[in-house]
Amino acid sequence: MDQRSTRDEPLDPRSIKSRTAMLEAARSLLASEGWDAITHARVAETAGVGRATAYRHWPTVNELALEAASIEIKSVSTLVTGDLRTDLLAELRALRTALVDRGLKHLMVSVMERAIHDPEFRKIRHQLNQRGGENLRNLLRDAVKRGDLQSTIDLEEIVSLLVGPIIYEVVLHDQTTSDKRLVRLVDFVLRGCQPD
Amino acid sequence: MDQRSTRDEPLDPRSIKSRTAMLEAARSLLASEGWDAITHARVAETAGVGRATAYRHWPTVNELALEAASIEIKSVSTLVTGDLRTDLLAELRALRTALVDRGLKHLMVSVMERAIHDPEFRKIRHQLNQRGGENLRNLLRDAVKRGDLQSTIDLEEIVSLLVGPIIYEVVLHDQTTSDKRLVRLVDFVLRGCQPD
DNA sequence: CGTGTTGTGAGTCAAGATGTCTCACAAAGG
DNA sequence: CCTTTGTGAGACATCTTGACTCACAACACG
Repeated sequence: MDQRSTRDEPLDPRSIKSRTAMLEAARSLLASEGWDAITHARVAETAGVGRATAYRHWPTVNELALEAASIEIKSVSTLVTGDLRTDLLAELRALRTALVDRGLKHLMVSVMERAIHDPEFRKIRHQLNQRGGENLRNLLRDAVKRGDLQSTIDLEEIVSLLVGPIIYEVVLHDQTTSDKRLVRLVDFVLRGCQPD
Repeated sequence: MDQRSTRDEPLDPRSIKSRTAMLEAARSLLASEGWDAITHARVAETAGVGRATAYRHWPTVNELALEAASIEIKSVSTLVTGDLRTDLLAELRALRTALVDRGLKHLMVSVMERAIHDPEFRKIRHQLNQRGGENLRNLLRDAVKRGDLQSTIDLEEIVSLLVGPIIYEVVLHDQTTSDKRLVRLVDFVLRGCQPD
């Protein structure tokens, strides 16, 4: 999204090296132990750099935490067949995989918690929402254009109907949301969108 | 759920007084500033008690945090009319109100975050889920008995379809989920449950 | 009402965490 | 080659954490 060259310019290879090492360490710590593990000392130790170096790059822990949580989530572009049901299903599968298999669930919940009290983290949460539902929104918009979907229904609400239950089951119930469940979910929503 | 008299017996009024004062302080701090504010020092200071007293009641911060998060959520029993649509709507309104107006949203997200790494908090999360969806499950079960709802559909999935989107919108998008939206949600789900 | 018990507040204390600073050094770039 | 710059190691003052003591007042009980 943003190239890290507008404000600070860490063109020195040494700076880049220690910086990336610390960020990687911070993300690992965040995923495995949560926010409490994000301290200058722990991160520096884990990254194998000096403690003072961590302070140089991020004067406060919050700045460090913020940057550690700012992960560029690559929206795995599932191949679009044109059949809405198939494409939605593929997209939801990708979402589930990202949440469960990769640590996105942990990250999301962590960011959610910080977002309650920190406006900066609200921005990150917003980006996660935006990126996470991007493909889904595109699919639905194209389907409306094609006429496969009623245009009277707000797309954001359909996204909510599809994503909401998955988030709910994965995050609040530690369920994996089986493949059959995903199929039922998609069919249910598509059925509800059908004109009578 | 459990009467706090099985293990420890703080029958001394002084003990009860300082204990409740600290728990109230801890909950207030948790809601307003998050987990970082939950320390023996801050809680004791806020409650107006000595720092050592906090250590006496809860040797570790985690025990304190755990008890502070263990709120007995009173499921506001909405009056049941017998009409499924009306009753579901009332129930979802109550859920939304609890999440948004009262601090349940904050508490829930805080507990979710801790639950990732702490099994004790997973129990609390489970209780929140259980209690939060209790009325809803009862409504659906009765509707199936009455024949107002197809019995082939898993009730837990319907709960997920109803609650998921609300959680998603409230927690991840800071939306309030308008009343119209709730109506559309209920109608959508009921429509999807109709036999063809 | 008196008396022993018990939780408390204030304070002390050691150990550890936190943030700042200095300095020798080596990698970077001219 | 030589200056600049980020680094690691360490010193340092300060704050936090958890354990401890002790005088005191509220409590339970006779």
